[in-house]
Amino acid sequence: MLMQKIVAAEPAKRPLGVETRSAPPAASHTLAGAFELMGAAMRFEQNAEIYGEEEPADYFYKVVHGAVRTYKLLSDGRRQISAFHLPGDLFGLEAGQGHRFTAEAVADSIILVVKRSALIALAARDSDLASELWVQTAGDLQRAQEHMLLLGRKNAQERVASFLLEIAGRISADETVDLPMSRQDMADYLGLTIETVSRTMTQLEGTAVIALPTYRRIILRNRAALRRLDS
Amino acid sequence: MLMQKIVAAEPAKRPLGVETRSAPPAASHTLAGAFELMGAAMRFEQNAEIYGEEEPADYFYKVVHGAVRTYKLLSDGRRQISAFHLPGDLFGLEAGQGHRFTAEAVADSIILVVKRSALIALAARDSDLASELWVQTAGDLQRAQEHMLLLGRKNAQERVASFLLEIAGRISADETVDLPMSRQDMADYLGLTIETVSRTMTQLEGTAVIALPTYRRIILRNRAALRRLDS
DNA sequence: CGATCGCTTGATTCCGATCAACAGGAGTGG
DNA sequence: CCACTCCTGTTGATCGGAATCAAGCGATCG
Repeated sequence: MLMQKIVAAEPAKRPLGVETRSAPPAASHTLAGAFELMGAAMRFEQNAEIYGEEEPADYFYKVVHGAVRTYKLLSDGRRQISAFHLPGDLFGLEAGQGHRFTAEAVADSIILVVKRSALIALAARDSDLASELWVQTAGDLQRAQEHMLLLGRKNAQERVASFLLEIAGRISADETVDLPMSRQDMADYLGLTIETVSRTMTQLEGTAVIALPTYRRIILRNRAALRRLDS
Repeated sequence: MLMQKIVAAEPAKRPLGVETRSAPPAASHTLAGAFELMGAAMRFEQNAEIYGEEEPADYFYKVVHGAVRTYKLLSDGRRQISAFHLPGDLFGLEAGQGHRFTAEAVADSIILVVKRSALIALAARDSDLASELWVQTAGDLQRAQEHMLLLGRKNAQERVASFLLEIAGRISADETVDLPMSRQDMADYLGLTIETVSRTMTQLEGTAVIALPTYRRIILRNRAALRRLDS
């Protein structure tokens, strides 16, 4: 299932000077190095599935360009996005045999893929790498706990404010944020409906906390106000 | 801060034959072994703080007896419990320098405590141990993602049903569950109020899905119905 | 026996969901 | 280039589920 997709996706033409080899090199001592040396760059177009729930977890992934959402579904289609993965982020770091959620490209994306077995074998011989793998996973857990607080206890305004501050901190140097994801993605990440997200954004625009030149571009006019809402 | 508490708590009298030493032994190859050999058993009474947010994360913890809640607070007191830790569970496995949430004993508890630095040093020399540490953390992340789905997208009935099935799977062999935690703890774990939890339980009792001999004892009369609600 | 604490039950409110209509931007084809 | 459609997002009206406010209950403990 996954292999089909990998074969189907066309390999990226080394967009960032990425080497694509199959044999593991001498220990690289870092995850970044391991991805550089052992990773295959792959291109996924917007909304393409990278892996699905219940598929064997044979690879680890690193975003080079674009953005990825990982989510879970209920049987009736309700969706909860657990995280967005942006350039530099790793995802798919699962210990079990199979993936427990789905990963899709939010926008056209380039992803580095490494064989799980190869990386784990390398980590068994290189404690620095093993440590880094753990630190990464522990960081994901940290963010998940923060997000549980948002989903369980914050109101709509607080959720949107938290989101804007989080995303700005990750993708923007200044006050301008170009969102890679749709309102529906935002809603499914924040545990709200698209209408509530939209209304809340309009409201924040009305109080001059943000500006919305286009619906994908947000300017943070008043970070202090956002931080106050963030609780 | 943490040391004060550790000093304040009286050491448990080796309730499960636990050895309490300070020097690391020869590599044990398993986390369980490391806790057995290097861990100090400590007793915490109900509602005692094990560590607080922002405290240095100098120890890892394993529940021997009792139950622990880890949670985060908003400035106005709203609380989100991210996990309950039951006998056999590890917690406090954080990669950063400080704890990002608070851990408290839900009931009188006995906890094994090991020096973070000692365990990490051991893991650096023992790849089996390092791997186990990662697998544990990845498992916690898995559970956190499942919980995000609950908090973001399930209704009150579904949340309570999920909780009952989860807790029964962890602490009960048969259909009888003795809850270690209060309704308030359940509510703060499920992102609900205490009143909604109570009403939902009463409702499940009314439809003969569960029975409530006492408010801490629950009998699952109809697991299939619960699973249906769990979506 | 009275007080306290944790839980349940009832009445009402309110925030976000739902249902519905509309707007505007992007892409397509004539 | 414009007309058309589609898609995504916004706005409005109403509804409903859980929160809030409030009272009562029952077990435990002094």
